[in-house]
Amino acid sequence: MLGEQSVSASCFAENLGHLIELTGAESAALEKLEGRQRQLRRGAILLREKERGNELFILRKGMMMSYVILDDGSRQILRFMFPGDLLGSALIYRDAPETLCALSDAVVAPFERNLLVPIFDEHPRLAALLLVYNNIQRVALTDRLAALGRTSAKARIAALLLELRNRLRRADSSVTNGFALGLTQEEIGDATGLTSVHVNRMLRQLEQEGMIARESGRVTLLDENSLRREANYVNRYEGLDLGWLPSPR
Amino acid sequence: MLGEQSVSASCFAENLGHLIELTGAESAALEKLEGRQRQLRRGAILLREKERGNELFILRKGMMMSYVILDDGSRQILRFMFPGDLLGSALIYRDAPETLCALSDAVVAPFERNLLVPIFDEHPRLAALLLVYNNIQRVALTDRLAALGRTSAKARIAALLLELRNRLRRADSSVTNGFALGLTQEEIGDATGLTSVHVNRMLRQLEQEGMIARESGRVTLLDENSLRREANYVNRYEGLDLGWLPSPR
DNA sequence: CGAGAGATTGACTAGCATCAAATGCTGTGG
DNA sequence: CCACAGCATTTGATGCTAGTCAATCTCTCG
Repeated sequence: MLGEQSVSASCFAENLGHLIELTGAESAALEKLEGRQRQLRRGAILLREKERGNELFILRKGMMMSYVILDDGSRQILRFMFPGDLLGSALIYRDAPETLCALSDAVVAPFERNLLVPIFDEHPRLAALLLVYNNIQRVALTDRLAALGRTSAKARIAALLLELRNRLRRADSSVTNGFALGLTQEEIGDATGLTSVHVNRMLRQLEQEGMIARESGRVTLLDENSLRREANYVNRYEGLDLGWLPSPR
Repeated sequence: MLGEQSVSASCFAENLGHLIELTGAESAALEKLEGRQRQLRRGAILLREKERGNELFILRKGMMMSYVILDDGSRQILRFMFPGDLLGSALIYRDAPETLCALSDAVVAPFERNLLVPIFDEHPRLAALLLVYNNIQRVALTDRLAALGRTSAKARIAALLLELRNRLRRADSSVTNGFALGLTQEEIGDATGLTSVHVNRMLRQLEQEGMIARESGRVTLLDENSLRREANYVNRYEGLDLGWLPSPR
């Protein structure tokens, strides 16, 4: 279903454009990052942990995730990524700290990290926006940290469902309360620090309590308020205040 | 003990200077952020969650933490902060997403966030360095996420001990394997998602296994390799590759 | 010396993991 | 079109890790 959308010249510009109105010159500068394209099949690994690489990627179509595998073989999913998201840590590390993997068929635009230099040199407001974008991610990570450290299995799953719906909607405004989550229960478990067995039981419980409905991979949020209360959830794309940004150049 | 160190004109410049050699102009630009100073007593709250505020802070002396309190009253500590660290999320949010609290007597330099504008406008390399600094934090958070989601209580505590020692040493190179951790067991628990009771048992176990020694608030890492193996720990201030940064201006 | 905070210890419980088996779903080849 | 393989989901039985509750001990500081 994601395959048929029209895709703009720069998904990243469109994403950042949700935060603040970009100038033509700024959009043009961002477009340069998406000159190349690469198709990925569902399950394909774009970059493996500890692999060298100084490319970054903009996700243009589909859904991806990043994860790490620990010594005992268990996996922790760190982030889910949607169209318009910037992927990769080549900005700072020689060797990738996390694996990037496609959850659906996907399209990414790879680019060398030194392509960012002209953005810092010529577009201070975009540079600031990159920092803002990173900070949103950082705060979203702290929310998940609090969820894993201090909330119940049910709360973590409720939070994940809310987060996924919001992120999907951000990338595609036609998304409603019902959506295909595109994750197995094992993946949900690896994101929330649970086993797939327990994920199953908690989903069932949420269903029995009337908070969600499910049918063949699709989930519908029936009672968003209860879910939010259950989950302690905050949408970190709201409540922003970017009044201080430098002027565009 | 932190009280007697000499403090340079800009702690933040000194911190970033560990990443890359700064020019005089760059250091001078950063010094402007630390014009004012404010003393904090141990336990003092600098900024409360959900409070409005468009100031950021540079920590100049002492140790601080950020945390959130969940609906059920439980606390999750998100980060520990040391001299030279930049605190606060006023960069992006109107209302603080986390509480900032002093763990020891401390000194901070508060500054208005729009003081960052000239840095973005005139010092592209510093702007890039801010992004790098943020990314290091983001990756460190993903490490903790993986620890909370997928590792045992003992491993989380081992990881915390290693992290604290490394961060302390970064701020003060005279720190060795023995150090005063300056945290109660309850605080260790709130950082690792455990109860103080269980923290106590795990510390004891690490001690019995000869990995650490303890006496009245001080900890000594006796067997760093075992700890690292136990903890799956990676020092995220190493392995950096900043070769792409814009030229200084 | 007394008060209060933190550390320690023991007994018991609960939430989630583990193990195992059954069921359902999808795509593929005959 | 069916049979089957392979994966995901579902369910039950049981175990273990870490939480809860509560008492005691220690240390510091007025």
